[in-house]
Amino acid sequence: MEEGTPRERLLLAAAAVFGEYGFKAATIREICRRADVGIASVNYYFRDKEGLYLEVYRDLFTRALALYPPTMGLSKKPSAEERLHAFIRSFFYRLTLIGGRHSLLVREMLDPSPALVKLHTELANPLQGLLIEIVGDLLGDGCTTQDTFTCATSIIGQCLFYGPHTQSFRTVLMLEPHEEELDKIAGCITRFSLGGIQAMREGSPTGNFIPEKGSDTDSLGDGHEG
Amino acid sequence: MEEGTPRERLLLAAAAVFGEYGFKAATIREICRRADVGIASVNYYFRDKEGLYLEVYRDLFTRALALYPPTMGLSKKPSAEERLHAFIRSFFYRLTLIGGRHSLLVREMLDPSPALVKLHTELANPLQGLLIEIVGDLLGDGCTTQDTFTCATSIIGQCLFYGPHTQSFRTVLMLEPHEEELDKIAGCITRFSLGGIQAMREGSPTGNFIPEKGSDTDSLGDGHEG
DNA sequence: ATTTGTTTTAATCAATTGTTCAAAACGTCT
DNA sequence: AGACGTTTTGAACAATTGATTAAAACAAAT
Repeated sequence: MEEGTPRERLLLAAAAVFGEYGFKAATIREICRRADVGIASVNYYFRDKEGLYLEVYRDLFTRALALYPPTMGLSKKPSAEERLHAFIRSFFYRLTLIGGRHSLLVREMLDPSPALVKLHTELANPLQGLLIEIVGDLLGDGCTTQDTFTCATSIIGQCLFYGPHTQSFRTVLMLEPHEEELDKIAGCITRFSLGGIQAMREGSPTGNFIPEKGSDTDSLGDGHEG
Repeated sequence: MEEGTPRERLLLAAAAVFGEYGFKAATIREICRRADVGIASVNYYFRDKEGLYLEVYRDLFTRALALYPPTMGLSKKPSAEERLHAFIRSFFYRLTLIGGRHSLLVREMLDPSPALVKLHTELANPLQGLLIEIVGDLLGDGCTTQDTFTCATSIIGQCLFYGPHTQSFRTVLMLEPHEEELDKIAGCITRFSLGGIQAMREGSPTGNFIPEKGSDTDSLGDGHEG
């Protein structure tokens, strides 16, 4: 941890320490020790601990978005199914590969601080809009905005909490998931979601995000993505 | 928070505070304030903060197990499929309904402390043995113990991290999941797992817990549970 | 009522926390 | 070299933490 400007080193070290200990339990002294800077640097660059935290979050978010944009591996004239797959896959990559062993994002989901909820909403708004658009295309015209939001929420939920899944797999089984494993999971989520959308299109107006047990609507077709 | 013995009130308040703030960020002053007892009571009943933490965990674990045993809603001569369903459903109930808004179990998964890992292993050992037995019955005789453990791990993983899923659903959407919703999710996991076991029985010896994308082995049969 | 043992508390201690501040180190001009 | 603005630091401060201790409150038995 000796490369880059002090500011960059602070952001890097803070991402690691915040991810490991959480916001409250992480200490400025530990962060500054890892970044090899004086304690007062946090105040100079980021005003206080929360300022550093917010900037770390924004930094991780934007870097992850630049690395894995929602158009990841997408052709020029992609179908709605392909766009959904790319959205899920890129989202999944961002969630699992960024943030070190313990993801800052995942941790923040468990006890979000008000200031960060505001920042996250602001950052994630364009992404949510994109997903709403994709789901709307898949659902067709004869559906309510409520259905659209339900589907979108279900998709985001799946991605979000397959993240901690693999995270703890790493911890418990000491297993580092490779890209191909992430792709497999992303594929599963995509198929599942396409089936869910299909069911929502045909099915009852309940808005449940888990398909019925006895029904056959969850046997997802294979030829959707052509 | 004024009923029961001081010890019981402490356990109850501590479960809430630990669940909300995590071990490090939670303060014994806040716990004692909520339990309406003096600060020194923690030392008297549980020696120190970690002793209280361990006892809270043991208390929640055993109470949840008594409320939702792995034989939940099981007939006298259940099939292996039914036993798996009951195991998953009870496990899922324990994970989601115990622990207040923020589950202590879930939080502990993200950064486990050494002492609690030991306690949890000790408590969960019988459950793991039961699951291994069920999965062994479903896989049949011609399979390795490695396959058995892979399947069991996959099942536990699914249950564990559908938990945080619904947890954050509660937080984000301010939605309290009803029992029927939990049952739906548990049913999905059961079907998914039965299909995974079936695939593991027939398929390649890779041990991957996510089925291939292009294959048809994941179209789960409907008549398994008879 | 007095004694005895347990339960419960408020006051206190040492350690650690985030934050602040004045000074030192640094680079860049004249 | 000297002056000036920026960067960076270690020391100090007030607040909070977990833990300890001695005493108070309580219950039960003689």
